[in-house]
Amino acid sequence: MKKLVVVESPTKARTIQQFIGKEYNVLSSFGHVRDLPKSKLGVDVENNFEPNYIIPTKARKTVNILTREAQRASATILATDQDREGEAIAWHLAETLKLKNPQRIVFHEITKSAIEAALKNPREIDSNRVDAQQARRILDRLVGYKLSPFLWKKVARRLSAGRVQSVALRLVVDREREIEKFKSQEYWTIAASFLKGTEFEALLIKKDDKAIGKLDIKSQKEAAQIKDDLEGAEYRVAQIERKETKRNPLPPFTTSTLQQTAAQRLHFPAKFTMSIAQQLYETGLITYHRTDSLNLAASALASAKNFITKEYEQTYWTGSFRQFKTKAKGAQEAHEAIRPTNPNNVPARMKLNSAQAKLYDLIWRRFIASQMAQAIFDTTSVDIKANQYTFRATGQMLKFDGFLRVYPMKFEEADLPLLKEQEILDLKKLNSFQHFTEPPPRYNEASLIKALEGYGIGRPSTYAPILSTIQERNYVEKDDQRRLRPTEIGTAVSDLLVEHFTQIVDVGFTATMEKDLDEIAEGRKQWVPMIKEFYGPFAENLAKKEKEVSTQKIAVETTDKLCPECLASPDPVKRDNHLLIRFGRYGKFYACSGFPECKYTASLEVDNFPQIICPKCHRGHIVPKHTKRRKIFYGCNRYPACDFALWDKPTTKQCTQCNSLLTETSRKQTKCSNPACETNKK
DNA sequence: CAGTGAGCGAGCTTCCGCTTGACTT
Repeated sequence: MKKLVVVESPTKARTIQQFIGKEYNVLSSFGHVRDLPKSKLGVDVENNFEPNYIIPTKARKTVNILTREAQRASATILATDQDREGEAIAWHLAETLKLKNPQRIVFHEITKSAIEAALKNPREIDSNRVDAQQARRILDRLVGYKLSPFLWKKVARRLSAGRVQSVALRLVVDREREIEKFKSQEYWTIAASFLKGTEFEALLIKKDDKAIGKLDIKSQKEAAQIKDDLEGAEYRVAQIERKETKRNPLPPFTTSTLQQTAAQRLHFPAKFTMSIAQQLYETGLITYHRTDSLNLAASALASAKNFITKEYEQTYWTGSFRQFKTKAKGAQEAHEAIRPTNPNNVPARMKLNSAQAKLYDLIWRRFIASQMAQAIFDTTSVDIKANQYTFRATGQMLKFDGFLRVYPMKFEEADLPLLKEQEILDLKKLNSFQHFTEPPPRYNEASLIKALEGYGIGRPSTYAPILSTIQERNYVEKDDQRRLRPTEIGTAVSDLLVEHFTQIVDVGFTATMEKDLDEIAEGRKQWVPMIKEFYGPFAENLAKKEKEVSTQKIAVETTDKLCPECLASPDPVKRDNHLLIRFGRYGKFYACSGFPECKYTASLEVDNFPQIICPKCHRGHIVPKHTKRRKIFYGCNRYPACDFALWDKPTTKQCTQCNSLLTETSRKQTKCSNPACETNKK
């Protein structure tokens, strides 16, 4: 009889099977096998929050196989991840498979020796950790399944709220407000350029030995005054400082930093990065891709050393193995950092498609670089005095590339001529430059993930889905630079939550929860009182707000526009029907006051978009819209009455050949909107 | 290439965190 070993991922199961051979049957649970029901709350709030766990239909097949194999096995060993969720999966497996004496093991790296050692040291399931996970699950369910229906009642159907997504939304909305109220400030900088062999520049940094702040020179007048003060001045080298500066390589990737870097360097959305990483993981090229850990297996460090010293010179190796510490809040470190499984799998020699090759190249380089020597720069700083002012010129030259040879990063190189202290310099020109302070930028996927991770909100497996959720709900959309902008409905939902459920959308809420969960995991706290303490005031507040908050579904505005449909009606009463501005899931829209008899609707006018009469119905005009997949297109505002639509952006001009609308393609080329037009042939 | 609202009150929407499906072109 064989022993059954259960892990979470099928790829991991295959690898482990190879290590431990025929006495064992290694299978996968494919993640969680039980959960709260999707169709109802599934938590008995009257009865100590008793959860009602079910086996989702998707997990049924897996559970059947595992049950059968467990019965055939001499023992069942639960080898799921060592974190909170992994412990809970082990417990759910033990319950679902009705295991008599389940053995629980954990290992921190997938090597033969680590697994063999773990198999010799089985323990029992840690019920405190399981309780901590249950508390997390139940709290999230209570928040999500109580707040979402509140939004359906007060704002619009199918909306959602939750501990994680609502904070993500709030960050985007808050940032937009910051940008809106930002007042740009004017400031000036002054630079002197000198000629000595080559030309070099020095920036004004001090007046009377006091540092000049970024915004201290506020106007052209002040800049001109300084230039006047310096009229005919002597520029003398006061001080020269030369030193070596060193730059460390970055740590290997975690899920979050991989998503951020792939977004910055490859323009991959987080979801796409994860699907490519999944493929690389399944082909065995990289370690597990959902991780918050920076740990590197000893064997990986050794093979990186071998590779680096063989492929480059000895000096390119860091000299001693370099390990990194995780800074992320709430990291659970069930896995290693993301790295190539074998450094000798050099990216160029792998047979991969374009996206896989790009992502693998990034992961490989980042890991190899993490074990390489620091880069060394020769830096020079020269202070130049003129009257009461001090200028500074800085030079930086790369002396030794070190890790930059494998993982290039941006740096400025500027050479300074050889100068001596007390030397008098030839001023070539004194320039002043006008600048304006800029508002903080909108978040993009990468920076929002970074912010959430910083607050300890969300997990490696959920960063990409969070981004998808807030876009699918129509809460945020991407602007033309792929930056996140809140929609009207997103802003309304966020404002409502911030005003009435302040605690939930506070960025510190998750951190407080995690602290409680840690205490539960350590056995210093019970999970039921913790949930009770949260839910009591939450439910009370919710009941109060049900009465207090007025619905936003009612028309937000009346207009003096008459309904064009009713205007054509024979009934004179109907001809008086006006258009109202209503607020739905997709934002504001025009609707007839005669609803439901008249179902006329139209989109609102869009600011900064030219008035173009619809060429099909000649009554509506063209407005930008987007598909379910958030691709922008241009359609008649009277949709669904008129279904005219274009992919390309229409212009106010007409085609000289056929009089159809001229459009501008995404590559800024002019094109006729009539596909049959002569100008589109050839 | 895409859809909202009201009220009648069927049945349904919704959370976060684990993990990859493969009935069909």
